[in-house]
Amino acid sequence: MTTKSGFLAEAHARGFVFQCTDEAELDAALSAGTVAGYIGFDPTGDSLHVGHMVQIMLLRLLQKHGHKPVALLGGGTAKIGDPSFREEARQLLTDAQIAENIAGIRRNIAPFLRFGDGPSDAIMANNADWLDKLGYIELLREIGPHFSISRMLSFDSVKSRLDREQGLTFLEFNYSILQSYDFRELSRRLGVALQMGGSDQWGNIVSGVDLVRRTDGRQVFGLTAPLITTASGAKMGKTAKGAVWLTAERLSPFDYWQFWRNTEDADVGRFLRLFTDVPLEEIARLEVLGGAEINEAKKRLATEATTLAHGAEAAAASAETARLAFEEGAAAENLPSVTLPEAELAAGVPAFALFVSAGLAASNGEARRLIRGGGARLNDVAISDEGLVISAADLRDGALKLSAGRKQHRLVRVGD
RNA sequence: GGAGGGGUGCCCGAGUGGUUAAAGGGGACGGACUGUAAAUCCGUUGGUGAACGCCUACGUUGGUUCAAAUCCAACCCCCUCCA
Repeated sequence: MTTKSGFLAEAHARGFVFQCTDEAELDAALSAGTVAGYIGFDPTGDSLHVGHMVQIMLLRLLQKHGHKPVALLGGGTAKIGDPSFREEARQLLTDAQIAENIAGIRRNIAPFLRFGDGPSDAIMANNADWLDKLGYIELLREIGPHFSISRMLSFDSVKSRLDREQGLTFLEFNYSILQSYDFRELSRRLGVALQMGGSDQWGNIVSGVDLVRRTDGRQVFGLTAPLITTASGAKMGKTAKGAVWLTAERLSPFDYWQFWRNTEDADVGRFLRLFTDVPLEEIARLEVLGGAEINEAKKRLATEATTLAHGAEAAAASAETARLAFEEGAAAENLPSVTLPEAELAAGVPAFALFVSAGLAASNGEARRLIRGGGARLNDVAISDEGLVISAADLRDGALKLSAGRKQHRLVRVGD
């Protein structure tokens, strides 16, 4: 079909669309006026990570085209846990943890959207506002008749879990019912007519669309984005130190920049389309770069993506730090750094211990192995002696540069 | 409630009394090659220690034994079928 609405057209062009419930009608609605669309975020952690970026960028794209993005925080559903495709039941969270997580996620999303009271300004909602006081009997009577067990069992998200003989508790099974209830609640309260999400949410989303139609007679829509993997098939977002967090305290802007810089060649174009605002024509020019030139496109990707999450200043600083560190081999000022008490350094610190306190190794043993394997460097010189003691004599311009492998660098500064 | 099956390291999975910090694979990390890429090849992959070692680890607790992931008991959890 040919889409008329700017949002759908660009969503397709950038690779955001996997499935849609009724694309023709959705397109018509989007063309006719402002549409409010939402995506839910589970507050299961205090920071989102790159795995959530597709969803965030979808909301951003929606707003770009004059529609209203709604970020729904699952303060209520987090008490249950989404079982979709999950290998095992989630741990249940306490109210205090959930509140803390919501605050962190708010901060993650904030830079990507314009919030306010205008017609296309973004808003955040928390489903605890309605789920917490929901009565069980009331829910059963009102919603229960509209859900078919056999139908729910047929959803891939549920089936895969049962097929693997991993069981599914009633508690988890109810998650999709509450998610449907959320959709209806947002439809009633805010006129939300579209729910988006990852492809793993398809079943839950379709259930919500059905519920709203059956109980309110209103047509609402569902749109899912594909699961993003790297060209070599790995799940995206894993790095040496775990998930690629959006929170600067958990992952420095420099490391965030580095994550994008290290994108596989084959993914550069796709990622530029999904994770930056770079115009499509420009991306088309960038992605055809061959050989080492593709690195310019990767730098652009890294800087654009970091700008969105951490601001232009942090992005530029990261780019410059990377340039100094990788292209000139210098100990750039802005490398992630740790501070070491002067007295400790004066007394001499074993190299392996310093790697641990710099966060480059998880244990002394790991640091030793790193040294033994030839991957540890001090001031860009490989450390060959496992028992090497580092002292004030090793300072260069008042700091030490530690490297684990070619990519991970830390500056150790001296303080009190 | 009954019958049967199962819970092993980051994950999958082998192991059914000592030679087991536990095969194999995946993942991850390091090295080589490169372009801070992919693919490939090599190495490493519980903690502590310079080291013989010591400590911790095979759902939990207790027991048998010179010796237990392996045998026994109780308990917890998961799965399948029956009620």
